[in-house]
Amino acid sequence: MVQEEMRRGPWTEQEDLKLVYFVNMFGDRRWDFIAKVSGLNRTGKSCRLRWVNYLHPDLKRGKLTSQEEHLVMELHSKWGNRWSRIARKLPGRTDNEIKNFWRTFMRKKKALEKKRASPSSSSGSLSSLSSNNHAVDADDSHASKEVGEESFYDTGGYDDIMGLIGAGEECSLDDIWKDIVLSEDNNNNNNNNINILQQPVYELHSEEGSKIYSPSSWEYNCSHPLWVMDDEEESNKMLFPASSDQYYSWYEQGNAFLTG
DNA sequence: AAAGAGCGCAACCGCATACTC
DNA sequence: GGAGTATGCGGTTGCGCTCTT
Repeated sequence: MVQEEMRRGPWTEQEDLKLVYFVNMFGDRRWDFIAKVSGLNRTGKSCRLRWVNYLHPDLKRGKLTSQEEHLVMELHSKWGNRWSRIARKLPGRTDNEIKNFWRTFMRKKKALEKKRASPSSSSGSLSSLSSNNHAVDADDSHASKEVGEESFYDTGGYDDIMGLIGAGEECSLDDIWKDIVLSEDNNNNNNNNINILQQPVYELHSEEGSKIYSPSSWEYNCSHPLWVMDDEEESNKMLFPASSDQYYSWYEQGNAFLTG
């Protein structure tokens, strides 16, 4: 039997709308079913991913806040690359988003360290970090990797941060962060970074129920409206995008599938 | 102004685990 | 309890936008 080729690549607005419609209709569980019934010609997996990472109404938009970034680093030092677990502690953020943030963070950290490592450079907390035999991009298990042969596995962050925190080193998580922020400040005098240097107070509850910490001034609101956008018009388009005719035809489509 | 490099992000892949029959 | 299927997770890739030279 010749199986029709599944659509791949970026989602169109129409596909998004359709998916949202059918998820609202059938719930966000039976992805293969939704994929079929919607006629999206995508795999259930792809539908789920799109929903979870982009269309879910509780998702926050935009960059991670400084509090969230601190939290990610703290949790990563505790749990390593358990992205979904970390994401659960950051309402409205996805594992994918956090993964991407961490990758970017490590990339910057590495670049900074490289810069510092050059003969002309002098002091800095990151240099002390590497001089402590905790190379950022080549922890013990990946030490054979060439510099520049970057792998996402080579986060190094876990060992470094754990080691430093555990050993009560002078170089704290904040120092690393400050280093990066300051270096960015040097490049572009961006005032947005000012608050990043202010350490938030956290108070959080772990999955096991024990208290870890969480941001005291957490701004997240679970009743956040769907797709908060700068552009109100754009937002409305997403909320009420299709004509009622369009919805009706999807409704028919779903019904037809169910009734055969 | 154009080309190349770097970066951010969305999406895919493969494997592991959970669920259903 | 085992097989088949669905879902979840972590790692990786590719594309488009922005920045730099």
